[in-house]
Amino acid sequence: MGRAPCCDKANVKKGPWSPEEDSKLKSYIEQHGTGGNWIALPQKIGLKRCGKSCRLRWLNYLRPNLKHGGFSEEEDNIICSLYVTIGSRWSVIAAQLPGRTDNDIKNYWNTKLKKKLLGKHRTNNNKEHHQQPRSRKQASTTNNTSVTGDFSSSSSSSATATYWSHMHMPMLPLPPPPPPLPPLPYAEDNNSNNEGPSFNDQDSLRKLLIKLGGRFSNNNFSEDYQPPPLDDGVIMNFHQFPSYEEEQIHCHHNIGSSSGCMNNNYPQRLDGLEFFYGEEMAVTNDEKIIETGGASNNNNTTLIYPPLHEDFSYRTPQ
DNA sequence: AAGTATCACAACCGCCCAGAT
DNA sequence: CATCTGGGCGGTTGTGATACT
Repeated sequence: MGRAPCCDKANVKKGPWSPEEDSKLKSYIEQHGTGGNWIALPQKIGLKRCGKSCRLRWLNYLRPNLKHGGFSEEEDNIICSLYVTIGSRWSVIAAQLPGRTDNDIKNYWNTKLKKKLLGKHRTNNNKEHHQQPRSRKQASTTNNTSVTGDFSSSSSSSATATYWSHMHMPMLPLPPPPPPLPPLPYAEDNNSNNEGPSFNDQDSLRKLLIKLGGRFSNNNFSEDYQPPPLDDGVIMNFHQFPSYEEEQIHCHHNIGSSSGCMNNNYPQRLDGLEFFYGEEMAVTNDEKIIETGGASNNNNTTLIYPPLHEDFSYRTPQ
């Protein structure tokens, strides 16, 4: 049989944490640690909380050296860079931003960065939508939504502004390089100059994805696949991502399964941001079409991947 | 000053995976 | 091998704060 139940759902407190609860939890963990068992923790402390709730409270709020709010432009850059690279893997992104939690970054993205992107897009699109109609969903919003941002006049040239200022270019240029960060915990490489992740550090990103396992280091990836050469300073060609319609065609299996169609999450699509991935794109020779499935998967799934820059390819580790 | 809309973020929900039984 | 839970994660919701009318 399995383990004992997690907690008595009927007798656990929900809602905001009181200072007393915070104090109890923090002091206990600082003295004794979690003991590797969050479920048993609240009982030891005398808290009427679910273990999961204690874990979240500790990780997102009580943990030492946490930063809240006040995201810098460099952090914006990193978040945007990683988001367009690996999607909404907030925990992975948070791991690259010391003192930040996945919840913080997720909230920041949802409340600010995403709106920045939408605002900039709509600004551009309002000027150009007669010339360059985009996806159906976007086209429907273009005529009915107001401009919520103005990056053309913004003095803070964040990564988002950088992206949007080039959104009609065939290739995405590099954003300004982020500042140095502590070395990646998984890095056993030559990253000795303590440089954090960036579009300049594709090898680290590749290793990061490999480290993530299954969802990114799929053995089905071709061992000898080599992305096409790209110009200096060019990282990704977002216009080579499949369109929404193509994704429906190629990714109609395993919807909702994190281990299924990776295209659902890599990079993650956002409602209202279809323009981000380009439109009316055909599968080009540069794209990697991967047939998955086999003994454990009767439904073959076709995955389409954009070409990646240099050694940031889909090769499995040596 | 009051009512309403929007923002920001803490917390919860539900799912997945790995591991225990 | 099947069942079940803990840990972890991403998505969503609830709510207080703030801005706006």
